[in-house]
Amino acid sequence: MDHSDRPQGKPRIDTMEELSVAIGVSRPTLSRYFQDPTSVRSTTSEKIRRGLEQVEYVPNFFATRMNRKTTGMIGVIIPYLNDLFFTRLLEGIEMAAMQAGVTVITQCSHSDPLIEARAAETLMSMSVDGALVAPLGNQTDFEVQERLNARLPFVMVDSRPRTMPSVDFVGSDHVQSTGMITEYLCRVGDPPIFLAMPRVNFNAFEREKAYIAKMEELGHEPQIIGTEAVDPASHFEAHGLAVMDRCFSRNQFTERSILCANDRVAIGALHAAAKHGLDPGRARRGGLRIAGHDDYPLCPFTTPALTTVAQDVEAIGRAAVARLVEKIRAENTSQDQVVQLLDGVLKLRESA
Amino acid sequence: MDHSDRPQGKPRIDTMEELSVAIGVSRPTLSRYFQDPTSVRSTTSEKIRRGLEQVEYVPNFFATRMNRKTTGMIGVIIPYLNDLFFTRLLEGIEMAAMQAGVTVITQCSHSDPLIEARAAETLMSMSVDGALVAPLGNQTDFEVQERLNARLPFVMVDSRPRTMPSVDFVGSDHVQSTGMITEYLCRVGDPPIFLAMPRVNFNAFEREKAYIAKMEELGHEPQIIGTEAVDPASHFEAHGLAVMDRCFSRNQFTERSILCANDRVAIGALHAAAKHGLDPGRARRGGLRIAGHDDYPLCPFTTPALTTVAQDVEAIGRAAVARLVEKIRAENTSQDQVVQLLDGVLKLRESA
DNA sequence: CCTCAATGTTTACGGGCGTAAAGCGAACAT
DNA sequence: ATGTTCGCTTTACGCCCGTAAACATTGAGG
Repeated sequence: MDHSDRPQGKPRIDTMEELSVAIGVSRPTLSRYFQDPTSVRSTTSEKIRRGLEQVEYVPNFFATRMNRKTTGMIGVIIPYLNDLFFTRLLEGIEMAAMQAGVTVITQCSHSDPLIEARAAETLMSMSVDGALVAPLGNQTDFEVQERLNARLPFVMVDSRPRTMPSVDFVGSDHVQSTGMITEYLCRVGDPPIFLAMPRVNFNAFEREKAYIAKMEELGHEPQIIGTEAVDPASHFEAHGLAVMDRCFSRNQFTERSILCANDRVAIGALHAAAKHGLDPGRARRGGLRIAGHDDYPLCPFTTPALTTVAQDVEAIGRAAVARLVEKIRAENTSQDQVVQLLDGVLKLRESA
Repeated sequence: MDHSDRPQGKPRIDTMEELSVAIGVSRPTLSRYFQDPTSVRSTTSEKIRRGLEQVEYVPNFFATRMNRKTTGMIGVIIPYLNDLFFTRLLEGIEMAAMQAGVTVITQCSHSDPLIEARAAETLMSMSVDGALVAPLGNQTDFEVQERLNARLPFVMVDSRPRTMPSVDFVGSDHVQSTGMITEYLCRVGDPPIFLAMPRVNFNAFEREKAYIAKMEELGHEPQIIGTEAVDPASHFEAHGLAVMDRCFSRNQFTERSILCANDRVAIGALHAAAKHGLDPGRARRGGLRIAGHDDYPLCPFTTPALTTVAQDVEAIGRAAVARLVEKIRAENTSQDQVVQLLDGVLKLRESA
């Protein structure tokens, strides 16, 4: 339980200076070894390697990065953690970053603009080489994001604010993805109504717009429900449940197709259906059908399994990291804005 | 798109030296102001505050922390992100840390012992003031964790390795929680069989043991299935689905109580039941019942809603941070080992 | 044997800031 | 007026390491 050096452990060495006398090479040589072991002669490199095995030394991260132009870190800001979409995004980012050899510093906004702003400050003070930001949505403090963008290589992810139209962006092509599932639903059955999510971010609007556009293109009347939150504090699932519970109670929409703005809303809708003894499914023409968007990891396991359109979240993460690293490498050769919109893929399961 | 200073923005100042001439106070005074604004006279403090509004300056985190004893950061290592249990834990930790005024550096192992070990190294090199570790499980490299524990204030969370029995720990009391739901199931219907999860961590064993103990205490024969993974690469839900699908196909256990090692496994089991036309529920005496463990956020929305036992994850996070901060403050006044096991709460819903 | 690289060592500086010590001015009481 | 206190400035050093320059050493090739 004590933090002093234990007798049985290797001797702890705190600075490179001490390490250099312990191993018997000069400190500058050690410094070069740590940055690139092949930059010293192989015999020396071997000597250092053996020496390191005899002691416990870990270089001081802060001191090493202070004199370098680059810190080898990128910052990531995500709006919340309790959503498997963002955790998958984060996984994609971390994996890609690891391969690119950069360290990720993650900051979570916890749905709070102030925390988000503070996170941006933290990233700047840590002199990260670049930043990846999935913004909160309407609540985001865009001044702060603009400062980040002006100060260092910057890429927005997932949700694109209309107030920053010229920023680099990687996300889903909602016109394609929402359009595709809308078309599918129209083709196989009733033209769907759209169960919106609370308008917390810009994707909410994008998907609504994409739904309306596709419906009009196909000559159907769009119909949107659930734009205002029943309980603003509630989560997506609770929102879907509350809205559909109210509808089903009035015997509304019990034989319609319902396209949900995302899978979490759809999971709530599924529960509402079950509660009212309804059994949504694509097998049954003319009956209730429920579809989602995102391919939330739990979709295959809901009852019935949820038909949805998959975003390739990990590809989004990879693309975002790739673009960011490119900007970092390019220093000031800032080429034009890059916007990458990835296509979705239809996942036909049981619910629609 | 360019990272040079924009004309419309505030003038960017990079060092405290420049800042001191811009504002008109000495650098040491600024330094003291940043550490504690009340440590300078109020008129000076006001002058600095006004000055800071005119420029864009963000202190260099690395330089700031380099010759302080404390960095004000704690490190957190979690095994994976794609599990809402851990994201809730992380939220609890981050919230508590924020209140305590410390910055959290999160590292994710991504189910890989090597990444976990590297994460520990990273934390040490960043000289965090303390570390909170939720270990991978059997695969964890305990030598590394022991070094962390020896080097700085250290608390294990969620899953306690038997190879480190003397370490501080905060987690759930599985004897209590699993015992409680076992007892409930016995009281209201059939003595349950236990659907285990792949033995990835120590909680898997703990819950199995707790189940067996309670069953024997009540004079029932314990029965455990699913200890070996059908497909080792599959997730919990897929595991639960695969195991129960096989059972139900053979008409096994279709009228039994099934206690699942965690909710994600239970969600898979629910899906298997639905697939076989079974309708688990507590209302129906003698029929199939399925219960879980953890109170995964989606439990209220499954079909049927999942009966489970809630871990107070956020309380675990808070307690862990509290203990860690206490250890950090106490420096070397290392008192005895502290083990905190929090009670679970029964969540009766529809499935059992 | 000498020459020339290649690789090490020594020495020195600097990064941005914490921090201590000494000195200086202004505000008070005496 | 003098002394005292407070709060600031000036000056200086150090944190740990990156990095450059000058010099010393080694081994290979002629």
